[in-house]
Amino acid sequence: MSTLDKIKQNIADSINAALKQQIVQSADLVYPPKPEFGDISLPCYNLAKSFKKSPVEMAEFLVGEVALGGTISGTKAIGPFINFTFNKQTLAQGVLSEIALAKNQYGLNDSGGGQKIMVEFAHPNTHKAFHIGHLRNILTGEAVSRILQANGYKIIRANYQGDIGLHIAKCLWGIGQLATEYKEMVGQGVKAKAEFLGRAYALGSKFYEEDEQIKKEIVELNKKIYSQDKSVKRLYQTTRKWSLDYFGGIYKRLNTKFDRLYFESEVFQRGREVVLENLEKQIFKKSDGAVIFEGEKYGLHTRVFINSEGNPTYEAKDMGLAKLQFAEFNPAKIIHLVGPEQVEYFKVIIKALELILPETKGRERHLPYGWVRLKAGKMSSRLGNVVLGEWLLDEAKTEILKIMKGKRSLKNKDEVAEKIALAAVKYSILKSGINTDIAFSLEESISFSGMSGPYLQYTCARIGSIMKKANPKPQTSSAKQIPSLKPQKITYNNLTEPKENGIVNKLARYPEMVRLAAENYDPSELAKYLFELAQGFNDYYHAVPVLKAKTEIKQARLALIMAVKQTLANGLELLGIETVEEM
RNA sequence: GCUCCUGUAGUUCAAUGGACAGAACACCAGCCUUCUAAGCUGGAUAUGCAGGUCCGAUUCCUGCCGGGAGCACCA
Repeated sequence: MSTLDKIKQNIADSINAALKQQIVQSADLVYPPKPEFGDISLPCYNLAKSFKKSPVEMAEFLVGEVALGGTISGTKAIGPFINFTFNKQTLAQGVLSEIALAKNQYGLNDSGGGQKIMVEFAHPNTHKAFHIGHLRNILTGEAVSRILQANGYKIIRANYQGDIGLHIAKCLWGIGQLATEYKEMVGQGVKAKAEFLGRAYALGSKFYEEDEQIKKEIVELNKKIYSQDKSVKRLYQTTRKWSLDYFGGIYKRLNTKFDRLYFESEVFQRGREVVLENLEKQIFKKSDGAVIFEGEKYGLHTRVFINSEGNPTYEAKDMGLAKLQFAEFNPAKIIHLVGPEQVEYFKVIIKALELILPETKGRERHLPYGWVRLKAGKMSSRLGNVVLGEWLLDEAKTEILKIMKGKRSLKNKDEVAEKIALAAVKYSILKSGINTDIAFSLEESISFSGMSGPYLQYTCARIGSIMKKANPKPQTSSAKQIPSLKPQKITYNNLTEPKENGIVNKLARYPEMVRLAAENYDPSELAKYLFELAQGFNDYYHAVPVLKAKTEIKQARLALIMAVKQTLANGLELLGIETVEEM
């Protein structure tokens, strides 16, 4: 239990004691909109009903009944709310020593109890462009994984990549048209190869839609790919590797590692078999030469699982995938991070899966994440009109190097610029609600001011700078850990500034934010929280000197700002963002 | 046509049915002999429209208007 949890429990207990019944839960307590109101409040609407009073009367009544002392230093009724003021010293003592002792473990909890959750994300298709939509998927998937991990779940990171299907045929057909260029590509780097594949795909796609004859050719080619025909096998394998090598580089740059890479090519056969086996059991049925699942029976819609060519569609492949995933890992839950356009699709396949493999019931979940749209026009890898994921990272880095030119000189400039660039892009994406569409703008994605990744890094760097200049220097047990002072040596009643109380309150809420982010499968809550914490510190920084204060006060303030740095670093870690010591 | 999602300052985004709807960007005016000015302070503007439920609605319900997506052999 965190310090704040304990205090909230105390308050709930005090209220229940005053009312002589167990009626208020600590979860009923809310945070007041203004610090003058108090530190935590209880809305009295529901209580009022039970006690047949008006909410305002109820709040006033409670003020007279609840005993002060311990963690509560004051109560105050404002309208229908009863507001509690914490004993500042108790809170500061509790929170700051908790952080100093827990260090990078601060905020973690064990509510997951070691349950296995597979988070399936990224899933780019080979032979197609890697655009900012994929970037959002990976950043979100990685953050969700880290957040769940912080809540005591054991995470299996899976990535399901489409390396078979019509899009490959389109690309390979396109390569046939660009034969000369293809030969030149062989000696080129992974990036150039990936770009070339993107172009070939767009070309094939265009002709597929515009020319009936070519459409037929591509369909034929697709059959050959499925049957591993000698005429295409080599080209297929070579280009598939180009894509995968390229993706591998991006995962590394984004600091994501997968425990298991799944491929459509390894599940399509199994998927087809699973569907055919269940055809007899009447879960599926034949219709116009295809094998379909009639979703209407369950309030859903019909989908084709095996097409009239006999090839499994995405639906059947997903059956094969699920079977494999449960067989290999037997996770308590599988979360598929996939776009919102597939909400209805997933309802159908989860239902079908439930009938085929009853043990999967309630364990499959589609987690939709919002689109990244271009402000000007739509983005489509089909039309070759895309913002490439890596281009954005490079662009951000270039901009940062420009800014750094006029600033302090750093030895490891390039390394720092890369970290800041990643922070800018990651934060700008993660701060939006997981299911909110993002209207992409270059300026905002690489924003270095305001609610941004670099702002948070800057805050940490500032604190680090104060710590370096502090005398005596705070102790650190290992190079990796953020230094801290021995909590028992600090007198916390030296923290009397209102801004300090605000920061302590904020710090106390961090464990709650970690919990909330996991419950909602949404990193944006945490991203917002970290910004507010940083904002609180920067305000404080300008108003209250740390190093110029008298020794005892200085110690307390140092303890406070180190706790801020630690908490920011912990939270950023969960978002997959690294801090920097200097910038 | 049917189904799902969505509509909040100029822009991009917030707000478990609760206190005065919050930030950021942009714009204007200030702040570096003082711990990193990638910072801080001050300043204007918003819930698409019409009803309903509720002590209370941005949030829930209905209708209308606008935007997006899905709806049999793509992924």
